[in-house]
Amino acid sequence: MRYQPGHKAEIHQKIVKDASRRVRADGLNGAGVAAVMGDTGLTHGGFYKHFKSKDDLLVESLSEGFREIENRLVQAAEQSPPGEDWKAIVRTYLRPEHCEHPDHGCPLATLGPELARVDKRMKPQIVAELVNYKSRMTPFMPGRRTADKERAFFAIFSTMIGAVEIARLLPDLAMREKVLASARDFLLRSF
Amino acid sequence: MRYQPGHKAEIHQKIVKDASRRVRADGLNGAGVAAVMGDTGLTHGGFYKHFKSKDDLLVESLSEGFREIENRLVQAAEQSPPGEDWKAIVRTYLRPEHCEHPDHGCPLATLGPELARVDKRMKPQIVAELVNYKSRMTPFMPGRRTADKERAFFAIFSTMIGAVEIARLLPDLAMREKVLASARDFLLRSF
DNA sequence: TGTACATCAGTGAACGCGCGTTCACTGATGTAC
DNA sequence: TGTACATCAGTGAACGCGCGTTCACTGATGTAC
Repeated sequence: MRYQPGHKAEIHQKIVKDASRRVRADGLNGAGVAAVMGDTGLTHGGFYKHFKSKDDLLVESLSEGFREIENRLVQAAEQSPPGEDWKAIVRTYLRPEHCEHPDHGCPLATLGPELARVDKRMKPQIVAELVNYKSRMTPFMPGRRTADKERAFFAIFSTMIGAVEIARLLPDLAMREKVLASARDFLLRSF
Repeated sequence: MRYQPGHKAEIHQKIVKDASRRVRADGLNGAGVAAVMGDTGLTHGGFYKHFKSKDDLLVESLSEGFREIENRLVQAAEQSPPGEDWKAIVRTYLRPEHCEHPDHGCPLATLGPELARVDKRMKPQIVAELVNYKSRMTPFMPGRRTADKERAFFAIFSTMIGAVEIARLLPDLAMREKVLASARDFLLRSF
């Protein structure tokens, strides 16, 4: 069977999106080639027509995950009056829906420590994602000078990532929301 | 060869400590039975004389990791004047040495999201560790009422865990220390 | 005191399973003549 | 217009490897008689 021009690129993107969900839901080792291809409706054999290796897929799916959350946060910030933009980011990030759906959420909160342990080949690409994340968020951060905004980025995102992670450890929804609320209230009154 | 009475218990504890280091250094999937037994100076075959399963070892080694960091933080807090105790905890947790040595550090910062994905059998024991962590730290947290101290625990530990995780993603020591300093300064001036 | 047997932490080969990767093959469509 | 061949995304069996787990065996020491 011959396919439409552009078909291969579409399938490629679909695999990346499916992998991105699985990686965030189940971790770097949880997104097996066969499982991801199954999600896409294919069999594992065709995988290497699309990717040089599984690590290549991982890198692409991480990129996808970062872009998703960044876009959502940027959108929230841009819809807010200046000075309130960072608050919109905090409120969006610390929403219960974000906590309840890791597979569509921030890769840092879902994979943080695992990303620190990837092998040397992937590392630079991970670092690049983090740097990109920072530069997309920094403009909205509180503070006058760029250095202040950068420090605010680290402080605010540290708190948000940690809060979502801790919340996700808890089996009770009310407790999870309590953790998120503690972090949110803390951040909103501290800058 | 017959061994001294107490020998088996000693070896058991040594395996747990070695596994605790490896789990924190390499993740839940990084501490293989053969590797851990090798660390202890034994071969993999003898493992099941000490543990019912690898999951049992994981639970015990997580406990060990939590106890280590808790003890260190409690000690730091107790050596400080009241009202300054939580600051000692923050300074201790956010020290560069903690960031540079995950294998001796807080399991939450090293394994956070992975712990949220463990299977149902292990989950209650993870939750119990977190609850225990919280109750050992809460007395030192800022705030008048217990509820305030609890909220402070969540906010402060979220920030610290997230900061160590983000720092550990960065390849440059100076950048790592900058992230830790941002979180530390933020916390110390915010309560 | 000496002999036979029981104990039990530790050994190392082997098994089953999952996973990433390879490869010969399929089959519908496009192209050459 | 028709025939032969090339293309290439996708298939499914197979391979190698690592890992958790099992098991028959070892060998030094303790115990029974």
